Amino acid sequence: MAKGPTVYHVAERAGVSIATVSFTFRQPEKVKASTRELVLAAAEELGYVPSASARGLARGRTGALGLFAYDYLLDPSGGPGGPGGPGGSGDLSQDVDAPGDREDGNLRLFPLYVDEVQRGVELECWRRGQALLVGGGNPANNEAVLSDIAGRVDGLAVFPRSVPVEALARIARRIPVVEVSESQRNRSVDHVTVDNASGARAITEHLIRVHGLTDLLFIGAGQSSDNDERLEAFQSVLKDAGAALHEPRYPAGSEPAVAEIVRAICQQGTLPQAFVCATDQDALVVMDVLAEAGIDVPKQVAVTGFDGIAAGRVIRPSLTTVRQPMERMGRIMVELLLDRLDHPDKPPVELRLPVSVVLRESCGCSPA
Amino acid sequence: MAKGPTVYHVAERAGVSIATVSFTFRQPEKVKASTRELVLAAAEELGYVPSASARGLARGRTGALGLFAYDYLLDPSGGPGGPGGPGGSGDLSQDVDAPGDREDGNLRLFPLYVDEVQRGVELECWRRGQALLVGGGNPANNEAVLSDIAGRVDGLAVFPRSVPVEALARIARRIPVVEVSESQRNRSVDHVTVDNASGARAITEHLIRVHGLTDLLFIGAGQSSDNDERLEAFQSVLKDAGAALHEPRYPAGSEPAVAEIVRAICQQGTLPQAFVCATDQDALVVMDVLAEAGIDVPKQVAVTGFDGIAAGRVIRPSLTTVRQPMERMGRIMVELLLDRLDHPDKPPVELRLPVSVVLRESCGCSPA
DNA sequence: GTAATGAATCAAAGCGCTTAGATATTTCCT
DNA sequence: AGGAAATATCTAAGCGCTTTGATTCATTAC
Repeated sequence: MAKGPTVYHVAERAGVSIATVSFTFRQPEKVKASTRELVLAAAEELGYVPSASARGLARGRTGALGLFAYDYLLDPSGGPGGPGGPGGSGDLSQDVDAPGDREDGNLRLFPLYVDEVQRGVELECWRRGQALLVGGGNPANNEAVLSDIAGRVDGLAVFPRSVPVEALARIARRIPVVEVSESQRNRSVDHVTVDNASGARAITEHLIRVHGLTDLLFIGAGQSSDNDERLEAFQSVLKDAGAALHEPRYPAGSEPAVAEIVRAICQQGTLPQAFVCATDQDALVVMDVLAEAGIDVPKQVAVTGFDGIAAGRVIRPSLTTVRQPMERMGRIMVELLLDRLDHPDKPPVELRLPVSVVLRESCGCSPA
Repeated sequence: MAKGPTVYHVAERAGVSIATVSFTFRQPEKVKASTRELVLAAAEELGYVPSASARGLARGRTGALGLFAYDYLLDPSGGPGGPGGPGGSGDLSQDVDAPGDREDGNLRLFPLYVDEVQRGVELECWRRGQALLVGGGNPANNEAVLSDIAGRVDGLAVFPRSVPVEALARIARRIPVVEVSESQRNRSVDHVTVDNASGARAITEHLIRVHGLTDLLFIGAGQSSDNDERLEAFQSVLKDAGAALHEPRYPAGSEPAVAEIVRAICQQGTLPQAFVCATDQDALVVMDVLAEAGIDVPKQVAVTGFDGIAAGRVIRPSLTTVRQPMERMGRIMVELLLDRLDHPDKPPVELRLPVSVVLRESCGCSPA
């Protein structure tokens, strides 16, 4: 395994200069066909694989993009707590896993929001022949990891709240960065977001107009600017709907607290007519708690989410929500990054994508 | 965005040599504390981010591992075809997505086998401070992509049947490679597999002994050596069980054909007592077809899978299966790769991990 | 036949970093 | 105080590739 062959070896073997070898791979049309054959043959025989490090150094570009995915397992926000009981646990169950392969609870049963966006990033990178580096934190050494990634790629995609602002700014000084949402936080980098306001407005109006509900409770504000925008739209709809409505209530519940909040409401018996949740994940938690409490959705209370993650389709009752074009967002991030590489001085972009309401069972729409 | 600062800039600013700058980052203990501060301050001010290309070139190691994930969307094998109808499609449904954000059918509703292994790889890489490059094919230019990745990393993890043997061999000449399963195919690289035989044996015996079934049909052979091993164990159990059993039937159905096979069986009315499937994905397809045909699982026929993917927990009836420690396998792949880097000449390893039977509803075990 | 033109190839200068080995500085003894 | 030993820093030689500008070779035109 003696340190693979290099251009020099190939060049020697083919009886040409290293420049010709390089050209053969990077600009084949500049090399006479016969020579090209020669070189390729030599390369093949030697098992030559060009070193990306050397290329990157010489060219000043690595040809890779980066994705910083913070580690959800270490994320305190808890999971969807979806359906699917623990499976058959009768006395026959040998459901004992090999040690060290824990179950993750229900957390990772379904791909989450970020997973779906990430998939878009992956697909687009592959389509464009870009390598993709996915980095994860490790909240501890986030900074170090981030800097490491930044040093390896031509551009970086980051998820909301996964990177401290200063760190982001630092990276952005060196390579293009595109962030999902949070457009207020750092105006110097590109952003891709969705039209939170329209989505929240549409779904809220649906509950009011179609289902005639008047006592709506917003769950899950305060976590991100996305959530805030959704809440704001929600409030404005309530206001517009006028006096007919009950006093709106919207606890700015942080995620871990969502279950607690709903549990408390159940106990007090002060159930609203609908829980309008800031995210699907919140909604799943809410539905879970309601199920625990023996409260029927949507008969006793409606629940809506926001995002359109897979779990919402599968869970029963299925979740009425606002779908974001997640994969598309990922693809666009890649596009923006690549674009920015060619036009470093264009002013920062903020793309807002449209969303669509998806009516399912949890609001009372579908044949339950 | 004038090409970020380099060691030279930092060195100048801090009034030291570039060597000292390098040491400050790579071997801080070799640098006097006061100097270190100086350098770090300079770096900070300048927004210095070390170039991984240069480092990789100088060190002969990139510090990244690679994962070659073939592109499932382009994979003809079809998806789980899980539960979860199309959602509320009443006349109110505005379920129209932004163009370009197709739904993928049910294909990606749940993380699949490879996803879960991949997650293990990711987690372990992050834990160990390794960067992870995920490459996708694009069946068209697989070779090119693969070679590109190979040039960027210190080691490569590949999934079964995603890379042609010759290509694999070529890569393996240059960097360590570890493959999931398929240990017969290329004996020169490391492998991690599970104990397919035990798993298949255990689940088959369960059906026979506990549920008293005698007419078992194996579905989904011939796709991989994993499947073959499972089939073999299945057959051997049938044989051992002796004369009491019906003639076993095991069409070597290729994946796309599974649905067809089962459909045909339903129409002919020649239902076995159980479908023993080579993979969970096969089993999901089978259950889907059975549901279509109005056949009750497990009352009329039992179904079992193999793998332990998430969908099997969520689907109704939940799927009895053999669980592989998928995340663990991913982690181990990373371990093997890193290990191999230090010991290039150790003989190839083949790790077989234990599996565990997970009894759920589809075999008739749980409270349906 | 030769000058002019274009095509194919090459020589050589980096790209930004790491790391021996050389050199300078400090510390510790006697 | 003087010198050996230990520390800290520096000098310089690459790592394997890309790419510019120079050189060589093959054509074409007169």
